[in-house]
Amino acid sequence: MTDSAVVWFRRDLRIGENPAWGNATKDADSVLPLFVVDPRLMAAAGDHRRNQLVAHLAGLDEDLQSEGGRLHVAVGDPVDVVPAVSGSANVYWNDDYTPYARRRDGAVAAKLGDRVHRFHGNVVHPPGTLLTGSGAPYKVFTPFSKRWFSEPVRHAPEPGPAAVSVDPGIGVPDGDEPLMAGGERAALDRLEAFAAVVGDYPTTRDRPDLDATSRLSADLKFGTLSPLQIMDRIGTETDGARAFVRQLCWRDFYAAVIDAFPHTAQRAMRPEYDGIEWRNDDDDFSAWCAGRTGYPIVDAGMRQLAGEGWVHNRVRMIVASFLVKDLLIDWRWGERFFRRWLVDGDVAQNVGNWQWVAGTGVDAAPYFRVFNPVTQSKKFDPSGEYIRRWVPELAELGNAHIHAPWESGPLELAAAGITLDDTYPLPIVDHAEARERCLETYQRARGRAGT
DNA sequence: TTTTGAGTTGTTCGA
DNA sequence: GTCGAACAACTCAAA
Repeated sequence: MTDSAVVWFRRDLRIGENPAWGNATKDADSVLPLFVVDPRLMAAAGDHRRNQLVAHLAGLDEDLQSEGGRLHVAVGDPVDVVPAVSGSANVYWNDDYTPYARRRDGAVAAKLGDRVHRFHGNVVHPPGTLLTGSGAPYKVFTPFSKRWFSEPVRHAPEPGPAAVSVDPGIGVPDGDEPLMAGGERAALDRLEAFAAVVGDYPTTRDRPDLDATSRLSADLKFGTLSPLQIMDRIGTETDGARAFVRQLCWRDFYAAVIDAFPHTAQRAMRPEYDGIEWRNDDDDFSAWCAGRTGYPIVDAGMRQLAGEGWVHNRVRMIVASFLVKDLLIDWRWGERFFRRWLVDGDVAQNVGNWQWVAGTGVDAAPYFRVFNPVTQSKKFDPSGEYIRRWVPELAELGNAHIHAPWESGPLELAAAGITLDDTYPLPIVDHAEARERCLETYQRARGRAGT
């Protein structure tokens, strides 16, 4: 026990229930907590995520100070920085499973040799541990979930007595106000708040006008909470708890899928769907990005993305279906845009869910399932409150008209102070026509693959 | 090896 | 207004 260790924090910015931290502080006499600002990842992150990251780093640094140490922050390519900073120390980290992370970690591990100690701290059941009877990775969610719920879990050990280094490196960079308060304790507060209302989750989860979801996606992205901590707190006793924990299972499913099928980060799971003749119209894409499609629920969602970096899950599906199916724009364009701007932007989850909506992925939605943005809006934002919050120019329209302003009469529009095609856009596509166009396009791709 | 049952989140149409 | 069927066959996972 004269060893020193480095814990390389990446997306596990917490001390509690952290296998790399728990093991390093048990094994070694002294521990250097390291975070490497990777310019490649920072270049792909929008302001929302960058600010959230900085806030979480500051929170972690604060928690380490109460342990008598500091978070050592360095900048550069981790493949160079981690071996340089660690010297001859052992290096501990929790794995990530995207193609980029695996390449990077493989290169670092190759340089460090047997000084590397890798753990799994960001999923409940690590990729590769749940396999079908024939030893293959699952491609269907339901049988995966049955295994997932029945399999015992492994917790991280409690932290040991190692001394924590006080060298802060360059220190935590400055950032603007984050969407969520930074650090592990703030995340635990969010978990407590959600635990109090999880019983309502099955009935309220689809309502973007209510604040009924956990809002823990960014904590899972950055690891200020581990999924095990969440599962332990929420439990699986009630219907609401099970419905929510099932979402953690989806998260593990998509982590396992991108680990087993890394090509899905770039291409469709099913090769025939790489042959879809996307329209990829730049003007349509710009209108979608800017929240000016003329469909209020779509525009509200895209403006929430720009404003907060977070969007309600139901609305993510609606805007994604609209981009891919109504506008026939390549799901990768949407995936890239989401990944940049989402505070919880996570390659495995983002790719998995975009491929689900596009019908191109593992266990995806059938291609002929095309969300109707007006029907969805009426069903899940019944009073139009969510739309009014994010599309204020429509705020004066009544419930009967706010979901489809172009169907309103001139009197209602005038009374609400709206001039279509001026103060608010006309729909950039007719949904019924777009739906037909989508079905034909997908059928052509399938037909070509079959012959 | 073959068979069998099952498959996140919808929409539209016609009776 | 309500309800069931069609959408389209296909792949997966387990028995």
